[in-house]
Amino acid sequence: MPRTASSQPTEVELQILRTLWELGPSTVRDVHNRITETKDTKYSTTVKMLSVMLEKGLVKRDDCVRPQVYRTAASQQRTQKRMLTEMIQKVYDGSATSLVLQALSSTRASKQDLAKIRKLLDQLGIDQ
Amino acid sequence: MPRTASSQPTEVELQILRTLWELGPSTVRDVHNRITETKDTKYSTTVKMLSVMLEKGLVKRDDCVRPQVYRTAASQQRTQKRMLTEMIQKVYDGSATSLVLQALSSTRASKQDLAKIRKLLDQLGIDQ
DNA sequence: ACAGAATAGAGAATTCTTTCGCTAACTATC
DNA sequence: GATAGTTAGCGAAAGAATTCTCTATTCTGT
Repeated sequence: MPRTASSQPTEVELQILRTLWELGPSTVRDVHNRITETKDTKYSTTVKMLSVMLEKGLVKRDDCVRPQVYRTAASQQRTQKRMLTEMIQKVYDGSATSLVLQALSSTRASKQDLAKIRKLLDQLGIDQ
Repeated sequence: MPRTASSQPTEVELQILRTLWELGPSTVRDVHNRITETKDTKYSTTVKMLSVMLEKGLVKRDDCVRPQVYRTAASQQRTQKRMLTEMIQKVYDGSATSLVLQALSSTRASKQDLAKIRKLLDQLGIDQ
């Protein structure tokens, strides 16, 4: 039975994606070493998760090299954006603005960050 | 075995929380009617989910009235914020700003919304 | 080429989530 | 107070996600 990528990556899948974002294309060993910094799990579990993710199309694998090298199938940006969109739908009832307001008020953003946001805001204001 | 609230509400739990946010304190029947607008499920499933959520502390129940009335244990704001914080940690590596920038650039916010955000931005800028 | 180590994979066990069937308890109405 | 209808709850089944054990394959150093 072919596995299909459900809407969102699961908990462990996300942890692995994050690792790949951080390390770039990596061997199972690389990923596993990173994972076991925060939790205790067997090497073969990491192998299995990666193979499940491969089936789902979340990652790709280069079999030409040994050991095999895994990389994310979609960019970090693209995946983040998809997850964000789903959160906006499911948690904020489709209102990105509510999410932004809450995110802003619950964080201590630096002057630089605030400036960046203002700049984007200006751009958005123009072509409307 | 006492059930414990894992970090995030699950898919169905969130759906029920959303219903309670929308309807306010409700009977199982109310919740179930709302749920079955979008998916087909038995009444007893809704009962069960609510009882699981009660065990986890996600909802509270008023037994003094018949039928019993359920309501969320934490406010919508509080729950949203907790979920948002976790997303910022797990998906944006702790950078609320990245999340805000992506949310803004992927949405078509109205002039009013942009103004609201600008206003909050100004406030944040001041007391820093 | 061989032994020991690392890597890869398959399948089952485990845990968590979601669903349901069945029964008990309660409510209203006649 | 019998009865039909609704509500509440339990325990098991079904479905997903995650983990492991065990085996096969590949690599490395001698």
